[in-house]
Amino acid sequence: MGVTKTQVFTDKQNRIADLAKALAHPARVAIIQHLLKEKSCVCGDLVEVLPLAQATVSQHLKELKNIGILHGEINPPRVCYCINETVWQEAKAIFGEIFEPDIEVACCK
Amino acid sequence: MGVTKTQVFTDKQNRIADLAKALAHPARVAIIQHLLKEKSCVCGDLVEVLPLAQATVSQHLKELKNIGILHGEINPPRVCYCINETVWQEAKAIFGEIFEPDIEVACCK
DNA sequence: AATTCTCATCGTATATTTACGATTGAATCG
DNA sequence: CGATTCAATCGTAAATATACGATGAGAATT
Repeated sequence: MGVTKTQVFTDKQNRIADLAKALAHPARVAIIQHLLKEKSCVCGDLVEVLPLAQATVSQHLKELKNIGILHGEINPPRVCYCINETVWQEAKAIFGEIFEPDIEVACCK
Repeated sequence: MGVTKTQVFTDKQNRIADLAKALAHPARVAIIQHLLKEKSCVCGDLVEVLPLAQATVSQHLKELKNIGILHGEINPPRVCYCINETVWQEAKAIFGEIFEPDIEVACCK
């Protein structure tokens, strides 16, 4: 998408954007929902649940790992993905903060 | 970015993804933060605050309008952007729902 | 009527995303 | 060891996102 000018924004704004990106694709939403709900977090199970190719799922998992929301544990011959509780709480706090304030509707009057 | 296969996901998953996209760019985060904090919601003010060209800001505003988070009122010779309270509450509820449950750490043990 | 002001849109260059088949790597199983 | 299984990575095609200059549209001002 062209280069986002991350340098001109605050670290926090960039972090919010990154965390939001984790949820900015329905497949990643589905992955996260699955991990929150099911006990199983094996990659192969996700591939079965999602109507996407294995390579695609793996790519989404990689992205979620990069953002930090997930981490994977090798559990031969499988790989097990878990939600990173620390980052999850960070996201929870950040989004909570954004949506906290009551809206000033005192605009454009 | 290549075609997202929206058809194979639920409406809710797609809606979550769309709402997350609103926050998935630091410029849009900055816009929303500004509108939440400041009383001014005039487009021109946003252009001054953001270190981006006017055309770029307008593009981000358009995207936020498409998602529904903002709506603009023409107030000649200016245009005034406001947060759409209904959609904002929808987003608040949706993100609240996602982050609500305590995490099952009982994974990969 | 001409100028000015504000904002949207067009056109475009470039980078990134999404998706998938094919291949590779690592580890277990026969 | 050879075969199989699981998952990451490579390579690639196509769509989309980001950013900006330039232009256009609409209204108010001169």
